[in-house]
Amino acid sequence: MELTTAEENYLKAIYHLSDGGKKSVATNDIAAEMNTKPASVSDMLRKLGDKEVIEYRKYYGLQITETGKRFALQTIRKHRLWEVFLVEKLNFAWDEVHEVAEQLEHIQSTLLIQRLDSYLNYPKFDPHGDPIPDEFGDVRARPRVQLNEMEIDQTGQIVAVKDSSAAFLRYLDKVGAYIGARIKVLDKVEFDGSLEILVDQKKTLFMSKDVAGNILVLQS
Amino acid sequence: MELTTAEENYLKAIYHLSDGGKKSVATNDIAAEMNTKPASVSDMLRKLGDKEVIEYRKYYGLQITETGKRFALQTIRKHRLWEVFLVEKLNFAWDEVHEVAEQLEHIQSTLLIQRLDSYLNYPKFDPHGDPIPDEFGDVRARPRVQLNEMEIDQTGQIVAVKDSSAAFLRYLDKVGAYIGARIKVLDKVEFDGSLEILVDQKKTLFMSKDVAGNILVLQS
DNA sequence: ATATATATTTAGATACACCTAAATTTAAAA
DNA sequence: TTTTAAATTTAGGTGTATCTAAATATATAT
Ligand SMILES: [Mn+2]
Ligand SMILES: [Mn+2]
Ligand SMILES: [Mn+2]
Ligand SMILES: [Mn+2]
Repeated sequence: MELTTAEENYLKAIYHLSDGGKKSVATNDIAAEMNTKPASVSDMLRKLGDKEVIEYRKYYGLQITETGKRFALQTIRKHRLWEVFLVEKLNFAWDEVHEVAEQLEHIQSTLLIQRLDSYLNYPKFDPHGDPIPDEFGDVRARPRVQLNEMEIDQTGQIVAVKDSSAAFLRYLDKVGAYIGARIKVLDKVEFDGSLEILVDQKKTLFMSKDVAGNILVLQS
Repeated sequence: MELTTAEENYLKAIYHLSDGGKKSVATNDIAAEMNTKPASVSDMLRKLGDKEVIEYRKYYGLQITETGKRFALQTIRKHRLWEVFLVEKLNFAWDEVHEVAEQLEHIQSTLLIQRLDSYLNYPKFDPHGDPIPDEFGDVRARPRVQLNEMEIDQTGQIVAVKDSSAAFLRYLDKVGAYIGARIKVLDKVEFDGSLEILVDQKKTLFMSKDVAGNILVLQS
């Protein structure tokens, strides 16, 4: 069975909103995520239901099916592999890749993806630290915590960002936070939850709770 | 102004059929080239006329405009750059690239094409020997003749193929003809126009007039 | 438990890209 | 110069993906 570009995009959004199929998803949330109207989402849900990639009960959200998960993971795999390609080979900055990958992920050719994967040396994570599913849809997830939830004196390594918007990524570039950086929580302000962080044992950095909430850390 | 994927494909076909804008093009020929019906072509011609990428007079063919040429050459540039990428970097065979490039050529990102061009070291020709227009749409055309039109004892170098179908390219692979090969016409059969060719001073090769007509040679 | 608010779906349109069948126009032949 | 044939366009229709406005169902509050 073949999915259209629009169907692939919806399914990917549903996969993310449902936390990998764990939660049920609401029409309005999909509309918000996809920048469309709820009426358009209803239409699409019926179609996705007919194709059995979701289980759809009118008025009561939906669940992504196993088939649906496979399709979603396939698209996510392609998206992230292309992001690696753009950064590693074409010198894109990590805040410039998303839009283009959003298009490239829909190119249909299994050979292309196999070759791309091999050419990139089978990367396990994309430029934002997100894991790349293998060709069978298996994802090796790392245990990661939001930086704002860490306690004073705890240490770890930045492994991913939750928000991949250009604005956020450029902010991180500016202050010198990057994937792979070793960090330590020096202080936490009770009042607003903002933090003081030591980066790579040399640089201190202040950030709001909001920013810290979008930085994911592998604790050590 | 933006063109849709379908519009880009039509415009590219029109550019090729019109020999780069020199000849006027017929509806039926476009339909044949695009594997659609003449009625669908008429629809599209009206749209392309409205967008002023062609000059369309009902019942009397059409001419591609200067704007149209620029768009067509841009798509052709992208197609050929991607073909180079697939062959040079992802080890595709030259008969495997067309379908994928047909999709990749529609990805919209000027940065992507600039970077790809630079990454590939500004190639001047694609894997089939066709010239790659530069970012301004300028094409450096080489003077080339069809192999079947060469005379006995004339020499040259294979620089391109006219037919890029997988069947033809695999046939060339099998007999050992390739872009860059130095050739000499050893004999021509009056009766059917078939030829005997010396390849790289060591291998002789018999081919029909039909095959030779699809091989383009830079004479020396 | 009834009324109100919110979420969701349906109805009815539009734009795109295609199709078949019928009408029309131009080109070719008698 | 009619007639016939071929090329082309128009009419009417389908499927996809969107929209706004209206209807309906579920959830929340009084
Ligand atoms: Mn996408
Ligand atoms: Mn990413
Ligand atoms: Mn194409
Ligand atoms: Mn080519």
